[in-house]
Amino acid sequence: MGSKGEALRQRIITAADELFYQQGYENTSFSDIADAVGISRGNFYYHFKSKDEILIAVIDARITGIELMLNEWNKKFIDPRKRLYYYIDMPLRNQENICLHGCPVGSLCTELAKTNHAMLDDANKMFIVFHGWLVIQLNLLGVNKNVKKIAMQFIARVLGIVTVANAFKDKSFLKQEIKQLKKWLDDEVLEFCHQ
Amino acid sequence: MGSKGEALRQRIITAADELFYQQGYENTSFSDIADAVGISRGNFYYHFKSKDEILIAVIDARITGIELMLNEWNKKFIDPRKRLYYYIDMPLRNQENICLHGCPVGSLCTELAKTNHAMLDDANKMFIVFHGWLVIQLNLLGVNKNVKKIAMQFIARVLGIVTVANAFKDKSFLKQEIKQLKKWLDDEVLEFCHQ
DNA sequence: GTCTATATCGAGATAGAC
DNA sequence: GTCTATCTCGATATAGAC
Repeated sequence: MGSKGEALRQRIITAADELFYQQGYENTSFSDIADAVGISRGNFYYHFKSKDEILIAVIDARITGIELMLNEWNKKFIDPRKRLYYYIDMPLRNQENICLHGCPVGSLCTELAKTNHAMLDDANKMFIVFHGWLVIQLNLLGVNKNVKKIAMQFIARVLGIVTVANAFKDKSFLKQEIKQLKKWLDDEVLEFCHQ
Repeated sequence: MGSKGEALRQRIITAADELFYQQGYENTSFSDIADAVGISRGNFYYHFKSKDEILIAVIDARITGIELMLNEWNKKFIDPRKRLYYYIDMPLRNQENICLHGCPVGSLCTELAKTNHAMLDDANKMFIVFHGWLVIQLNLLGVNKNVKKIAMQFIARVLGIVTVANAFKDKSFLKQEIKQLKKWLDDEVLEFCHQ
């Protein structure tokens, strides 16, 4: 539990997080992570007993990362409508990575579902965190019918757009469809909220 | 080029196709395929020089399979609107597999994008085939503005729904959102087509 | 805590008998 | 054409020196 070991543990998680996103979980080896951090493969096992264990740590880090990010957004924007715009624009802000590697949450869930990995139930909690936050923003805007359903539609629509943009590596499609989604939010979801 | 060898080649492709869908491409070994077909690993290499080569064959088979399927649909339904309904309902007809393994096209593209595989450009042709067919149906229904764009939105929305349903293994979400999508088709896309 | 060395396994791929 | 036997490599994981 020394501070040096803890710091290294964090560096391993950060490197693994990035590599899992860029290359996928199964496709990323201990060597890849060890090289990225600059340690030996053997040292790795002092901090994590298995590859699954680092996946757990990465998912955990991502969840708290998302929670921190959403708290920042809450501080940055008082208007819930602007928060929702900022959510929708997220893929545009990360458009390079989105086109190269897809959705960090969705692509991991897709991989874990494919390999029948037990951690799928923890991975999709990342979606749940976004969902809970979306529900709150919609409630604040006076949307009180089908809020949970609408929040899931948000997530599904963004994910669909991002996944297609990734498959075709098409930045312009991403831009165009995110714009369309904003229109949907204004015209369909928040039709009766003119605050 | 003997008929027996050709038949076995087809059986290998069929088995690989199914396993790639269920387990993913990288996660499926030659042993898996050989076991499924009931041949030895060595025999495998008489028919395919490498694992990539069978991926090519599988994608090729899937594309012609999709084309055949869409031709069947064209024969089965004269009304293009009913064809579009049938397209939208596809995930419901395959709901068990969808929840277990996701979208056969989308999940493969996501994996190939992640591993930077050269075959991604061929895999997303599966989407293109669907897209071309959707454009034709929309044209037949008198939609003449943004047809290509709308057809891609179709694909992206279905893919988003399917990917979320797969991540949560949630059949009821799938049903509910497909229903919603049908409403979107009627109210937004075909609003002015009352044939 | 971090390292090197090594065990073990399963993968893709090849050689050659039949 | 199909098989068995084998090669090679890279992966996860362990043992033990420092």
